[in-house]
Parts: sequence; structure tokens; C-alpha cells
Amino acid sequence: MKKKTITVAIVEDLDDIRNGLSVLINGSEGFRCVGTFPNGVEALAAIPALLPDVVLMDIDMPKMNGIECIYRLKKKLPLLQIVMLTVFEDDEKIFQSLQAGASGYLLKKTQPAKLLESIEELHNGGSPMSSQIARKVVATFQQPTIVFNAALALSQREQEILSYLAKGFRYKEIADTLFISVETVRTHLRNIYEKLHVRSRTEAVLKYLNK
Amino acid sequence: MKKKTITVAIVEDLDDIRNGLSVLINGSEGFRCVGTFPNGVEALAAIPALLPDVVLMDIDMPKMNGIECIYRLKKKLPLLQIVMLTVFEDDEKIFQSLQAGASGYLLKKTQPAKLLESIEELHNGGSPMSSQIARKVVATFQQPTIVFNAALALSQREQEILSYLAKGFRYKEIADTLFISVETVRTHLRNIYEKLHVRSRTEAVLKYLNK
DNA sequence: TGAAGATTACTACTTTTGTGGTATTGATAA
DNA sequence: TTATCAATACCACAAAAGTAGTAATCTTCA
Repeated sequence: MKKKTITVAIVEDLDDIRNGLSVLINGSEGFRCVGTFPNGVEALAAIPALLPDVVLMDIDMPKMNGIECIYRLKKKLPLLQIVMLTVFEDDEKIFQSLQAGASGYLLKKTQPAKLLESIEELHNGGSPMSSQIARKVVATFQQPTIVFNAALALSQREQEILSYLAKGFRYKEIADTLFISVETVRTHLRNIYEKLHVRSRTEAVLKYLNK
Repeated sequence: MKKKTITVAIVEDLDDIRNGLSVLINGSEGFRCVGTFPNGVEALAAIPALLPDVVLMDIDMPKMNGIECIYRLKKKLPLLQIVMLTVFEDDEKIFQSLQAGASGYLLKKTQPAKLLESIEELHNGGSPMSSQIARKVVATFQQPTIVFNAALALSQREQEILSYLAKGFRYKEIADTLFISVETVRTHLRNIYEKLHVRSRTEAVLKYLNK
């Protein structure tokens, strides 16, 4: 079975790099470059009509930087898949890009073969990024929160019940899943609510999801 | 230049898997398994003395689950590098693990060669995880956007109401905040649920939060 | 061994949420 | 200019969730 060609747009101000990427993509089976743009303004104007599968986006560009461009593109096209391709490895730029809507973050020094692989990965619902960048992202999760400590005070069973609650299960459904009575579920929930200092299902779920 | 051997500890309740991993690691150049534990309690007691470079940790275990075990280990040994190795791919487990202090998250179906590579990556300051898992992590950075069918788009007011619902507000509280009657809130919610194809508050909130 | 905590379960009652039907008003699009 | 949609609102009933008190087992730990 032949895979469908992945269409790519490139936003990058440096001519050499832009052309180089374009050549790489068009020269690789399964990929086609459908547009190249030297800045965010042109990209923003043209990409909604092109509807590429994937956008490669530089950060540092004249007129409109890549992060703002991502933000505006995603507003128009929420499903558009964008990967940053940049020389920067600094935390701020990474987080801003991801917040703005990028799904992946690669460095320009990435090998061509690896780059193509990453584009495919992105298109398939992944988030390509180097292991080092992933570590920075993961690190932002690791400030221990009060919420989390509260969750630790929950017993195994309570955590289990809370996890089903957070899937939207009703008491009866939780009871049936765990082979216990609805009354027991109630009792657990009462204790969970007390431990988490909440008064409703939704609040408990929000705490559980750390929102 | 010969690389230094990476010492590994394994925490996993299933004998077969634990032994299999141990054999794999001891049979691979550059890796050595210095301890295996069938549960969190034993791991917690022994690992501080062993001081392995890397810990492979299962989630589901009797006595103390992997997440709690990570949390306690990291409290004692903040620099310890831990990677989850589990069958679960669900969001909650991933985030809880990372929050608790895991630096990587791998699935048990990971190929042996890839697993060894990931251990090395972890040891070198990376955060090995599949691209799909990375996407889930990245998604938490992005603004909750409802990417539903355009035809079923929620109106402004409906989105507003949903946002309060997602804060855990009761109907009465939403009504008071927006200066409308509880009945109106009800009507909106009814329409929202229909559009989102859900039947409860929690499900609606989960969709809203992209969970 | 005895206390503490986890898990199970019941009764009884209140509050909140979900469902269905209906209707008015104002804006907007066919 | 009619038809549709968004926003408002009410009634009535059903289902689910939350509160309160109580208690039997079982495990585990000091």
C-alpha cells in the first residue's frame, strides 16, 4: 500500500536554508513541498489556501516572528500541524512555541533523514522533539504541587475510583467496574472529597487533572 | 574511548518481565543490572544504598505503586534518573509519573534495542518517550481549544458557560455570575451537551480540556 | 496485641443535575 | 421578508450526586 504524500510548507527567512529544505523535501519520496515563505506575513496569507499537512517554521524572521505566526495560523486552522525548526534551544522559545500551538520542536542541526522521519511522525499525531528538549518540557511538570501531595494521601482504591470519576463514569458504572456496591463508591467519594477539600465531582476531577 | 557502564535497577512485579529485563541488560555491553525488586517497598528500601544510574519502574505493583515509589525515591535522591516502563498509555498515568519525578516514559512493547538506547539517552540527560506520548505532554501546554466539527461549533455564550462549568461552578453560580436565570443555564447546557455528544458535566469538561 | 487505616456496605435524606416540552425576543441570513 | 439561530426563561419530572451516621472485616504496623 502506497502511503499518501505529505504536503509541506516552509517558513524560513534565510534563502539558502529555505531552498535547501525545499529541495530535500521534494527530492524525497512521500513528501512534497507546496509552498515556501520568507516571513510570517506571507505565510499567514497563503497557508490557509494551501492547507499543507505540515508546516516547518523558523522562529527568527523579519516582519512577523515564527511564534506569532504559529499563534495566528492555529487560530484560523486549529488542526494544522506545525513543527518549529530553529537554532535556539532556550527554554523560553520552546515553551512559547508549544503554547502558541507548535506540536514539535526540532533543531536545524537535525540530520535530513531524521527530519523527514520527524515530519512523518508529526503527521501521524506525534510530537517530534529531541530527547534533550523533551527533558526541558518534562521538567516543567516536576514542581511538586500541593495538589499532588493531596493526591498521594489518597489510598490505592481511592485513586482508582477517582480515576474512573475523571473518565466521567457514574457511580453505578464505577461500582460495576470494580465489583463493589454503589454505596461503597459513595463512601469512598465522600472520603476523597474530604481529603481533596472539594465538594463536587468536577472539582475533584479538576484537582486530579491538576487544572 | 570506552564508555562507562550504566548501572540499572528494575522495579517490576511480574517475575517474567523482571527477569527478562535483567537478562537483557546484563547481556548488553555497557549496561549492568545491579538490583531487581518486585514492589515499591523493597525498591525504596534498597535503592538508596545501591545508587544505580537509572531505574526502570513499573506502575502497577502491589504494596506501593510505581508513582508513589518514584515520588519517595526522588525525595531521597533528587538526582536519580527514573524511566517508567508500563503498559499504560493513559494521560493521567503519564502526567502523574512525570510529576512524581520520572524523566522518561516508555511502553513495555518498546523493542529491546530501543529500550537500551532510551536508557542511555536518559542517562545522558534526555527524556525518552514515544512521539505519541510527547504529543500528550505538549498538548498540556496549549490553550484548551475545542477542535470540534465547525458545524457543531458552540456559540460564544455556550463557550462562556462551558468555561464556568469547567471551573466546577454550579448552575446557580453560573447563573449569578452571568446575571441570567438558572433555567437559562440549563437550556444552554442542554444544547452544549447535544453539540458535544455528552451526557454529563464531567464529560463536557473533559472534552473542553481536551482530555 | 491493640490501634489505625483501608475497604466494604447499609439507611435515609437533600441538593444538584439532566431531560423534555414550550415560548418570547432580537439579530441575521437566505 | 420569512426562516433560522442565539439567548433568554419557565414548568415538571427523573436521575444522579452529595451528606450524615453507622458498622463489619481485614491488614498492617508500632
